[in-house]
Amino acid sequence: MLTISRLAATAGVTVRTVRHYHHVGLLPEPERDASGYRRYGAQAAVDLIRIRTLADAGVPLARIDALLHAQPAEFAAAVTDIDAELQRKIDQLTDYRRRITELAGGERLVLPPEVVDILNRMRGLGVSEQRVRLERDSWILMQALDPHAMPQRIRDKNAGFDDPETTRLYLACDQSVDWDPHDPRLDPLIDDLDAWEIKHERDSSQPGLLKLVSSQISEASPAWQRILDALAHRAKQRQPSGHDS
Amino acid sequence: MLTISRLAATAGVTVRTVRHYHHVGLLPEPERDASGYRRYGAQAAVDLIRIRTLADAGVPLARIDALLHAQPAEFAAAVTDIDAELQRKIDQLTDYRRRITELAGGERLVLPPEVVDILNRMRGLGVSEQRVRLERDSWILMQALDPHAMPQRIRDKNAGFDDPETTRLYLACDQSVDWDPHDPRLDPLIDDLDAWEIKHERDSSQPGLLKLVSSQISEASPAWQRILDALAHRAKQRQPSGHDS
DNA sequence: GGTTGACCCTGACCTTGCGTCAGGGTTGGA
DNA sequence: TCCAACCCTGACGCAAGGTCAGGGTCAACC
Repeated sequence: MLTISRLAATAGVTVRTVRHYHHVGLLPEPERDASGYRRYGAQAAVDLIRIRTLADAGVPLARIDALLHAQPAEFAAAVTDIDAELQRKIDQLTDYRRRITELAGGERLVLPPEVVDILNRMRGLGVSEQRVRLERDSWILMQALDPHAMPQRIRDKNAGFDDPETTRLYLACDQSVDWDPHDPRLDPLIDDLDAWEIKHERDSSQPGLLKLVSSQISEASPAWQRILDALAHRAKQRQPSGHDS
Repeated sequence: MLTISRLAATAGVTVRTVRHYHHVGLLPEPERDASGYRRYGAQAAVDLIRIRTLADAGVPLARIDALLHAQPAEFAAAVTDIDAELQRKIDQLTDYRRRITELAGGERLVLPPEVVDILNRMRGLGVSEQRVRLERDSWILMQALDPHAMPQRIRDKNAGFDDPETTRLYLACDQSVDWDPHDPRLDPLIDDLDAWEIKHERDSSQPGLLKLVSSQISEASPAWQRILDALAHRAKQRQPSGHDS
């Protein structure tokens, strides 16, 4: 007859595991010898290895208990289930492997590929990494707050980069990030941006969102703060009848 | 800015999970608004998705914390590690799948294939399933108690089944399992077995183990109990000089 | 016959990664 | 004004064992 540690070794588990199975009623308690030690027969080894085979496959102990007392037909059905579940897990792990290798480049995980393309386009135009990160963050917030509007925004943004004047202004803004708010170079830039806004004023689509993104931007740079303030002031002067909500 | 539930939805986790990550210090606590609600920026979404990417791949949260603050070089090394670990898990799951499908036939999991062959050879000879199970149990106990001796035993057993007389006796014993201990057919069988033992007495290799297996057998059948007693008695009569240990 | 080291026993708390109340406050739309 | 749908903290629960603590046994060796 077997001691508990020999039984455990036979099945490749710890002694504690065997006792745990007794505790939860999965493996019946065997006879004890004169000094209270558990003594196991061969059937216990068979049972234990069957239990481990199922447990290793991820079947919860509670379900194993039921399975071992099931009819062959149900058992076979359950085994088919378990097998399918294993295959699903394998597929998932394979997917995790793919994603893990993408961890180095952060945004690929978070954003749809079209947006990643836009960010790379910006990098290609010479936009600073700091600005690209701000842009990335805006996209993330937009996606979280209004995923529905993403395709339109993607089209708009690409259209902007297809237009040389828009692109020029974009790059000029980018360069101004570290300027002093009183830098004289800001004045012509503000003029150009104001003109651009008048020209494109049709698409002031989501003022709430725009404010959100703006707050991000102004936090990052006093010069940009001044640009935004100046533009807001000029826009207000153009439409003095409006009341603010 | 994002509320906790929007952040959670963006990363595909529950609100509770986000709070848990705050609790363990994995994700920094963000600013609160006037009513004490947490308010998140885009960086939190990036961080959370990076965390989930690692966590989904099975990296413990404690290790993720260290990884996120690691240098790119160590990070890359760790990612390679994790990837290898994932591959290992995939292989293991594949193996579990194979084993699961073998659960129907019990002994294949527990015993080496040579022994399974022997058991099948017995079934082929017409040995009862009850006797096959006893034999199987003996093999399991032998393997647990003295795995070293298995190859020799396997050879011996196969040699036995290569000998027609041994095989005949084996089958005769098998048939006698349900007989009454006083059945007259037992007497010639005992004679034959005694003769066989004299002829093969060289290989009384492991008396301890033999006794163990015998106890299994005699528990199962009074007729076999009588056979064993009779054989022991005759063996003793042949060697009256021996003292019992 | 005493000591040593490897076993065995029970009982109880620790771990991971959250789920799930309980008991309350906030917000926004009808 | 009310309701649903949020948000907050705090605390206990779960699987599947790990890991002491505190003790008894067994076998071998000196």
